[in-house]
Amino acid sequence: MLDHRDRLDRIFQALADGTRRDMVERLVSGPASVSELAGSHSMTLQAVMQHLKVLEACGLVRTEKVGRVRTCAVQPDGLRLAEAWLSGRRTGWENRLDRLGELLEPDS
Amino acid sequence: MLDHRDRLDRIFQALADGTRRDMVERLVSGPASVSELAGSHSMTLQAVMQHLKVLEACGLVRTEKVGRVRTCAVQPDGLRLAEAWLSGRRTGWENRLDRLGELLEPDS
DNA sequence: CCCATACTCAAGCAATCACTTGACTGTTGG
DNA sequence: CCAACAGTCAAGTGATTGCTTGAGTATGGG
Repeated sequence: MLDHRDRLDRIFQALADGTRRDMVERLVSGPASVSELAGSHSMTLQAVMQHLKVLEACGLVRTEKVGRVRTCAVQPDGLRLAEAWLSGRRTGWENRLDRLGELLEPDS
Repeated sequence: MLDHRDRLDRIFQALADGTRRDMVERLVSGPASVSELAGSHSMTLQAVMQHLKVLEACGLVRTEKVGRVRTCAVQPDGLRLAEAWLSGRRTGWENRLDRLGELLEPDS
């Protein structure tokens, strides 16, 4: 199974590519087929499929094939997971700054 | 210079590695030297330095050398940038769900 | 002055990445 | 039925990653 750490690895890795970010950007505004996703990018359909596979493997996107068309949609919990990690670090940082502030100005 | 898109690429790429996430995790609780950062990880100092270089290149971490010790600290705007992208997508998704909800239940 | 400390530079290596080309499979409108 | 359409499998390639080993270069306490 995919533990939390490994999942974060894959999610951030997936988001580290502009093409893939474009794809999730497109998908937040509604589902799309593979060809639709490929349309906006100047690369082969196969390349787009490979990006899609990365997005699906880390759970950022869910896809389902009906007939001959595969429909893709965002699965938002992946985004939330990454966001949670970041906001956790940020608040850690802010708390530390607060403690420093109290040290410098103990009468607050 | 590093445009916004490229910066995001690098930041997410940097965060896509557990070792590097551990390093920023350590650094949010306060500055540390390279050796201190290396201490907790079972890899060579050189490897840690290379991770540090990645973190510095994307602006997640700032370092400064005084005497023979290089001190590292988090630079929080990088974290904020990544968090902003994620929350932007998430709210995009949520707004879409809201619109769908209104369609299904127009009297709300 | 000298040796341990704290990095730093460079090269090399196996694995992974982001593509490509080419050949194929299943689906569907006419 | 059959052609165009939507997607898939496989293999190859050049670049990048995450390490390693080995050999430096400053600094600074005693």
